[in-house]
Amino acid sequence: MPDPQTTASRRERLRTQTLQELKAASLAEVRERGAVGLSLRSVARRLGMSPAGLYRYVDSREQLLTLLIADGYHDLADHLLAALGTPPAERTAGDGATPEVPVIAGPDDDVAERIRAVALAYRAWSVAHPNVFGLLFGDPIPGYHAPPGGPTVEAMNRVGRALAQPLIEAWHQGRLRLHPALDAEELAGPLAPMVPVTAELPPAVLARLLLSWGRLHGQVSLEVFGHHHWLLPEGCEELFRADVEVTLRDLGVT
Amino acid sequence: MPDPQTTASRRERLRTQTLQELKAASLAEVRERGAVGLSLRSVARRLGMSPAGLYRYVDSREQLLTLLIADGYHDLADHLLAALGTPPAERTAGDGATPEVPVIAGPDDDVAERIRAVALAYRAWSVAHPNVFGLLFGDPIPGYHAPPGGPTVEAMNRVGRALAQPLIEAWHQGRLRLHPALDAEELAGPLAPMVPVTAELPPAVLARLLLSWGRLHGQVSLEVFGHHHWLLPEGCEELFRADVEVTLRDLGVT
DNA sequence: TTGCACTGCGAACACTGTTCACGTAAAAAC
DNA sequence: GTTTTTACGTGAACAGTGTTCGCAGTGCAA
Repeated sequence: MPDPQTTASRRERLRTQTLQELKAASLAEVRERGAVGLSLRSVARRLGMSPAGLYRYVDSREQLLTLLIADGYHDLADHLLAALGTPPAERTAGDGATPEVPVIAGPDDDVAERIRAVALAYRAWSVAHPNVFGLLFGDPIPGYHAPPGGPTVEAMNRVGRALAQPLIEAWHQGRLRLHPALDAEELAGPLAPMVPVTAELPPAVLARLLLSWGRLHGQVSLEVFGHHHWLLPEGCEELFRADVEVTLRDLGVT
Repeated sequence: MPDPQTTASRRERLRTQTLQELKAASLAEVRERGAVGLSLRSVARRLGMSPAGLYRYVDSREQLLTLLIADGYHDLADHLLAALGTPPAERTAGDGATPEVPVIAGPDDDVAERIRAVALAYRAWSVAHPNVFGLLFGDPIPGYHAPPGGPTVEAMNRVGRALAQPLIEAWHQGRLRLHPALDAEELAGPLAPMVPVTAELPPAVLARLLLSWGRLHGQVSLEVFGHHHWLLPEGCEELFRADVEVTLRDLGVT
C-alpha cells in the first residue's frame, strides 16, 4: 500500500496536506463550539485563508461536516478496537489526540471482560469528546442522508463491528442467552438487510446486538447530553458500570 | 385557579395570545426544519411582524428555544400520562396536535402492561415528532444549562415521573427484581440528589429507574436519529417491542 | 386629560454561507 | 524551452441571519 505522501505529485501532496489542516481546524472548532458553532469563515481565519479559498477543498459546510463525521466514527472505532486489544492494523483516520488510553481487555477467552472493555471505552470516548459525540449521534442534518456505500457508512460499520465483536464471540462460545421475544418471525424480515454486514448470524443474535448497542448508547447519550446532569451532578461512571453488570447478567455471560 | 384569559387585563390577554402564536409558529418551524432551522425572521414573517418586534416577547432566539423545550417536555409528559390512563388533571402545555392516540393501558394492577404502555407511548411520540425529540434530547445548546428550579426542569420532571410511575408501582407490589450491582454503596452517594424528586426510594430502585429510562431512550434515540435506518430501512417497531419484552423479563415483572 | 408604560417598526451593524470574475503559479503538452 | 492548461487563492458582492437602537403610536391608569 503506497504512501501518498511520497508517491503522489507535489501538487497532490500539498493539496492533501492543506485538506488535513482544514479538517483539523474544523474539528478543533467543533470540539470547542459544537457542530452548530462551526463557521467556515472562522476556520478560514485560523488557516490564514480567504473564506472563498476553502471552496477549493470542500463543496459546502455540510460536506465538511460529513467528512468530520466519518473521521469521528473512525476515531471512535479505533478506540474501541484498542480497548479490545486489537493492534492498529486498520488505518487510524481520526487525529488520535485523545489523551487517556482506555482499559485494556483481559485474556481473549474472558468475554465478559471484553464486553466491559468496549462498553467502558464507548463511554470514555463519548464523555471525552461530547461535541464530537453530538456530531455523530445528535440531531441529524435535517435533509441529509448518508450515501449508502459511502465512507460515512463504512466508518460507522467499523464502530458497529467493534461493538458486536465480543458479543459474537460469546455467541460462538454458546454463552449468549437469547430471549424468546427475539426469535419472533416478525424480526426476521426487518433484520434481513443486516445480513451482508454481519455474516451469517441468526436473527435473534442480530437483535441482541442491536438492542445491546441501544442500551449502551442510551445511557451514554443521556449522560453526555447532560440529561441527568441535574439529577446526578457528578459524572455517573458508577451508574454506568452498574448498567454494564446488569446487562452482562441479562446476556448470560456472567 | 383563575383563567388568565378572563381575569387579566386586555393588554395582558393580547400579550399572552400573541406569545402563544409566536410559540406555535416557532414550533411549526422546528417541526419541519429542525431546531437549527428555526429563524426568527421567518417566524416574524409568518406572524406578519417585524423581526425586531419579536424582541418584545422573547429575549433571544435561545430563550425562545428553551420555551419550546419546556412545552415539548410537557407535551411528551401528557402523552405518557394519557397512555397510563391518567385523566388530564395536569395542565397540557403542548399544542396537543398529535393525531394518533397512544395505547391505553390495561387494568391498574397489570404493571407489565402499564410499563409496555409508557414505553410504546415514549417511542410513538418520539417518532411522530422527530425534530421536537431532537430539540429535547439532541445536541444541547453549547453553553446553556437549564436553571435548576426553572420551568424546563419542572417539565422534565413530569416526564421522569410518568416514566417512573409504573416501575414504582411494580416495586411497591414487590415485583421489581433488583440486581446486586445496583446495591453497591458507591451508588448511594451519586444518587442522593435524586431523593427529593422521587420520594423515599432506596438507591437500588432509583438506579433501576434511571437505567430503564436509559435503555428505552437509547433504542428510541437510535431509531429517531436514523442511526440504524441504513441497517433497518423500515421503522423497527417490532425490534422495539422485543426490547420491551426483554426488559420486562429482566425487571422481573413478567 | 395628562402622563406613561407597552407595542411595533425601519434602519442599521456585525456576522454567516456561497458565488463569481480575476489574477498568479505550477504542472503538462508540445 | 515555450506554450497551454489546470489548480489555487483572492476580493468583492449577494442574500440571509440575530440583535440593537431610536422613533413613532396606542391602551391604560392617575
